[in-house]
Amino acid sequence: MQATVISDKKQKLIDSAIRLMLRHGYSDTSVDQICADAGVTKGSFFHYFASKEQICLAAMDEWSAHWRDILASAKFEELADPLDRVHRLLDVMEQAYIQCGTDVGCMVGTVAQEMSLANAELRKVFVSHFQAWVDETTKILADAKAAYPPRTDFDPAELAWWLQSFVQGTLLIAKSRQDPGFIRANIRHCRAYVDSLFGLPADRP
Amino acid sequence: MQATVISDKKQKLIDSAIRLMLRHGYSDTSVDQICADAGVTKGSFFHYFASKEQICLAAMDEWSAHWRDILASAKFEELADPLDRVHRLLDVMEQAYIQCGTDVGCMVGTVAQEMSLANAELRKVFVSHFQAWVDETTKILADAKAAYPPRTDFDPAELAWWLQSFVQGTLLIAKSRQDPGFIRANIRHCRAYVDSLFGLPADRP
Amino acid sequence: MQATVISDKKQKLIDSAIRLMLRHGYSDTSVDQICADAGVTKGSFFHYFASKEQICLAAMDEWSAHWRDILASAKFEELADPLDRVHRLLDVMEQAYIQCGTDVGCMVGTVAQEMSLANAELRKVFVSHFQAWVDETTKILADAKAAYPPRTDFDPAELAWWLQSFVQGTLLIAKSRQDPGFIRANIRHCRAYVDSLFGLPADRP
Amino acid sequence: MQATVISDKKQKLIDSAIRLMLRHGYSDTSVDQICADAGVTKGSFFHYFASKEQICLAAMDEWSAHWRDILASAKFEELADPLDRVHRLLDVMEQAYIQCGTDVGCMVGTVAQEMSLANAELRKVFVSHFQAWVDETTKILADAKAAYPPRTDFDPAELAWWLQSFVQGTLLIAKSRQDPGFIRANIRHCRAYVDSLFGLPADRP
DNA sequence: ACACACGGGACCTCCCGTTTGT
DNA sequence: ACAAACGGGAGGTCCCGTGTGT
Repeated sequence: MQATVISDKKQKLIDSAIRLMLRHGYSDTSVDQICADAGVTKGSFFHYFASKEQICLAAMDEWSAHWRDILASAKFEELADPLDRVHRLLDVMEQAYIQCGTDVGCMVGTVAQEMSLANAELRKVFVSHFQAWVDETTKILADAKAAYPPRTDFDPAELAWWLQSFVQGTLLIAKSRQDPGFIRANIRHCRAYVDSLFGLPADRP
Repeated sequence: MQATVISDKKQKLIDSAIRLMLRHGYSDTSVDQICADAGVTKGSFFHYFASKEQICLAAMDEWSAHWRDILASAKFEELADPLDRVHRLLDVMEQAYIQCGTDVGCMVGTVAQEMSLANAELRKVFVSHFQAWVDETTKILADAKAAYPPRTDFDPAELAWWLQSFVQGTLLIAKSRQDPGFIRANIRHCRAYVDSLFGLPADRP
Repeated sequence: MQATVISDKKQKLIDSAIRLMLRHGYSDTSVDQICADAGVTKGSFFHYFASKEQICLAAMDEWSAHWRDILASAKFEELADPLDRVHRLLDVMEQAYIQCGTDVGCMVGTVAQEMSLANAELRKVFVSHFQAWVDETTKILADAKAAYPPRTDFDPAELAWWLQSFVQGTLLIAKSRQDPGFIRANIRHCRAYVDSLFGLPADRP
Repeated sequence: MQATVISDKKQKLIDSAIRLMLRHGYSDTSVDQICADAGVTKGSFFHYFASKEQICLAAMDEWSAHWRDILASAKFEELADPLDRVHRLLDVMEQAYIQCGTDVGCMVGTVAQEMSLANAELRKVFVSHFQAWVDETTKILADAKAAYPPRTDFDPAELAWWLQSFVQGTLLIAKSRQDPGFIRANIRHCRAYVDSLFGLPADRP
């Protein structure tokens, strides 16, 4: 089918945009680089995307969808205990980031760092992507809170944003430190904090 | 005196570089912009800095020195209780970031996000700047741990890195969300976690 | 046809590069000058050539091809006597250089003078261009040697390199002296030397 | 003495200019490079020389003086036979160029190649430097011609220009070929030609 | 005699996007 | 759908030369 062939090119462009912008950010990724990486000519690029900004938006959508899939495949609903879901979330993040190896990072966060103050329109998009992840997380945390009255009260959404911040910061530092052990240690602390909110000892397995 | 005039220009260039790179990152900040912002010609720029990379390094040094001063002026040593020092650290961070208003961010973190995977030499510099902050924080945490045997054991350096990650992530998200309350809430959670390590209730005033 | 239009631009750029680098060398020829001379925008320049070095390489190829054509149109094969071919070679050179008028010179030699010690990669290319001319000349000299046992033995390749040196030096001095008679006199001496190798009197018509 | 210290700096600048322009030509040698190579600040440079062109002129004077000294120290006058003086001239050239090793070249010729068609004033200076060498050589050749009526008549000045051309060309090609043996072979051919003019067999030792 | 801040501009590179053609 | 020629302009580099002061 031709349609498949076509979207192949578009898909390759998006994949390349994700890979390159994840590594080098928005400004330092050129359309030419994306085309070269995707093995596609510039003519095709501008057929599919009106501008670099447009492919960036598409790439972020793809990136978010990818993470939505990861969370979906975590099958939280098969866990009866809501608190287990919280831990599985952290498990999933940990596994995913460790797998990234040297190319660890969040594409949305990387671009947001550069462009938030330069482009108000993009800024809103970044926030909406963050919000999507936060909403997902908020649900899980709210369920846990409902099931296990916390030792200390907390706002699930606020805690979710806190977790997102922590994720972004961990990825940022991980990019520089290039030490996988660091990610694991960081997540361990987060897990400990969440447990502490529910009155659990921090060394819970 | 001429010497003052001279260093004025260099200083202005560095200040502009910090302000602009903090906002827009490394690639999206042009030498022309820095010069225009500093009110200096490009010819003068090249007299002081051999390249954009060089002024970036100088700007990061300045930035780190600025934060070293902020920590120095926190006068931790006048607090007898080591745990109070931990909280004053968080107080200082909170105040500083709230003051930033819309221009919140960490210059080193912003540049590190883009350049860590593109320039190995710079990467080491980023890490060294992070490390400087982490070392300072580690000392404070280690003192607190020595004075108050924690309910849960922790490695002070590891926790300091965790805090640095949290700071970077918070600033990144804050750039996009542009909601000062978010920073306060985030720090509150961090404070709660540190307290929990020492067995204190999270709602400690 | 568009293809013709397209290669026109590339061709014009190469022609301008040859003309300008022949006159002013590599460093003193700017891409802007080449573009202006060719009536082409700099954007187009970069479409065809990745760098000034690349157009220089293309220009040298063109230059060598041009001289290969000149030698080919000399129709040496229609001369039965190999020694006549040697003289026709000198005739051809003489005519060509006299025709140049004030713009006399060898583009490869001119660039080689500046860049041989600065760029090892280019150096090899210069040598290969010289070698091509030398190979052609060597064949002619070897044929003559085979037909007319020389009074003094000589290595045809060595003599060809000697001739090439002489050509380059003559063009260099001619650039400064701006005296066409000088070229003719110089070639006369060369002719006399070659003849002397074959035991002919130097004043042979 | 202070005056000595001063001229030290000027001398170092000239020496560096010679070395650098010999290698890379005029345009590709920057004033900054000359200063760095000489270990002198740019302030000093412009104290001694009004422009890059001026130091180039001074450097060429120095270069010519250097060669005048080499010829002077050849002590041609102690040779009774004028033809021996011709051969000593070639001996001296050969030794000098072989000694240069990888940095072989003529500073005047190198700069002349780039600048002859760009700067008419400089062009005249180049010619005058060439002329000085040619005059010296012409005298030697004229003496030989007077002593040994040549088998073939020749104009000493014309032959001297021919020799200068040959020298420049040899140095140019030598820069690219980087093969010392080539210089020796080239000079051997020249020697053979001169001998042939006087009716000597080419294989004269 | 010398040092150095400083200026203005030119250089090469190359980027993003349009136009043209198939 | 795709390819490629093409344009305008900006980005980083850095060069030559001037000025001021010591």
